[in-house]
Amino acid sequence: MHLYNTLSRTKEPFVALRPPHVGMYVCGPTVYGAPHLGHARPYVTFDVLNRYLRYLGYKVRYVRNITDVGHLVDDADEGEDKIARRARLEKKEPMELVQLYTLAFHKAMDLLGNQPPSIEPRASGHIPEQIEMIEGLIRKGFAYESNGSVYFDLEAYRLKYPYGVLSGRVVDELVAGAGNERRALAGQSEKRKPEDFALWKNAEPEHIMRWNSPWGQGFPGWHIECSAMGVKYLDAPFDIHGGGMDLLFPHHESEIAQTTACHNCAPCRYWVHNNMVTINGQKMGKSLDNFINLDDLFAGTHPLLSQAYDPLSIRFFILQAQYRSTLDFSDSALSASAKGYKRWVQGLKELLAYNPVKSEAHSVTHSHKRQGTRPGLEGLLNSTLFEAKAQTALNDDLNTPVLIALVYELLNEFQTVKSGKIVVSPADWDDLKTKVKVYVTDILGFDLSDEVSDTSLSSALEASMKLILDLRQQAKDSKNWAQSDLIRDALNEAGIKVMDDKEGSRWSLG
RNA sequence: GGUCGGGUGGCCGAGUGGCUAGGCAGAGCUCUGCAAAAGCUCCUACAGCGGUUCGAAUCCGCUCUCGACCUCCA
Repeated sequence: MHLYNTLSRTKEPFVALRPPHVGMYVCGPTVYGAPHLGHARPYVTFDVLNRYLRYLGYKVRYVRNITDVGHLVDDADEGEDKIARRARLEKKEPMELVQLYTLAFHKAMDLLGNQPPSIEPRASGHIPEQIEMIEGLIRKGFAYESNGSVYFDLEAYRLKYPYGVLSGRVVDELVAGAGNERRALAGQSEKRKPEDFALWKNAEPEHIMRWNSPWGQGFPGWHIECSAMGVKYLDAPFDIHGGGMDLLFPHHESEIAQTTACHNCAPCRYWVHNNMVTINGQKMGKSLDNFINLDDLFAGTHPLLSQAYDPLSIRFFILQAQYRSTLDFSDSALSASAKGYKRWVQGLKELLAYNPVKSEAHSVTHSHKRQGTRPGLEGLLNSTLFEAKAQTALNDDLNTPVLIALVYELLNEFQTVKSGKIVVSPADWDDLKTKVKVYVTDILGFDLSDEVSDTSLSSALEASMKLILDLRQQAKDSKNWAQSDLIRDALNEAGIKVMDDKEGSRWSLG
């Protein structure tokens, strides 16, 4: 498998450092607000990567943090903690807020079809580890205390290690900061150099979230949690570090500096970054008034949306683009994709439900021109070929859109089977079904089981629907169209669609 | 201003030197009491201008243009 490594800016063959184990760390959400569209893309992406690595036989430890402390807000807030700020506004305990949004996040992730990570460490639960790491950095001369805060000494670091390799940043230019006005950061006067970043922040008296430390009461800086927790659970260097492209600088650059300075080795081997989502071509941002929460997306309660979107159709939409391209969300793009998704899933369900007729010996092959060609199906219906192509797609930097397109093509070829033009043997068909299920459900994470999960309810519904449709059929047989249309319309209003075809009537929910 | 990444058919979105991805929309057709669904067929594009090459969406140069980041962010 090849993965694009931001560090080298090329696709590199993936080689695990300690096979069969793979350590993957992905920057998790800051739980100070409702989960939004920006959360959907990275976590769907890395969920598929996690699933695929497992499929390839790796034992993956997937660590994704919950940030519930310490992110500084901008100068207007004088270094006040984001979570503390929201807590005051909503008059809740900070941890109450954290709990609320953590649960909302988990629920959204579940709806999107994401498997939970192996470990989901909280920053607030790892204060001692962070303090320990900061102490180590001070001991080694890469950090200094100032006025109850601790800052990373970038100058000292740069004397020994290169800085800015990941993001392509040059420190002197950062400081010069040509062009736009630079934001005045809190505590700038305490720093030796403006480019130094906070490892620990002294808490003002009104700051709610605070912990004891060797430097007085305070809270950890933004970047240190990922370094401390990543090393704790995965050991540096681990295999993969993922996150959104927006985290490249300064967050990941700082992580590299911290871990390298502390442990004298890079945090990880591969840096994998997903690109951003845009809304109607524009960056999504709270200030731009185009922020879409996942709840609103799933319920259709957002002014920019014309309808509710099935969470898995959002997953489909996300996976229809390669993770390194920007992905533009618009109502029209979503509804186009949702339609395609519906057909895709329906076709797959039919494929999985299809049972080839057991027939004579020659059923396996069809129209092989030459004698001696190996038996088997042509095209994607041949499970070996399907798998080879599917794997090629994913091996190429997780090219999920190509895999999805491949399945569409397979469904197209399935038509020739349905129509009887090609006869398949039950054994071949079982092979194909197994492979398709692996790629579509195990790896891509879609659900091809039937919607109604409650079995007693399901069978009751099944039976009553059969009765109703039988009655309607009787009406149809006696050409009582008024009666049959009445039944269909009434069912339609109840949310049940009825479709007639040659074999009779079919129905589906929604 | 700096760094990085893009511009592909009506829309979304793959594709890194030759072999028309795929989806949605649109058109025609099949099926059909009507409808819906499904299926079949059609729609052959790569920002512009140069260059390299037998051959360029793909490589090189320039121009135009969009976006991300530059200490809140997924």
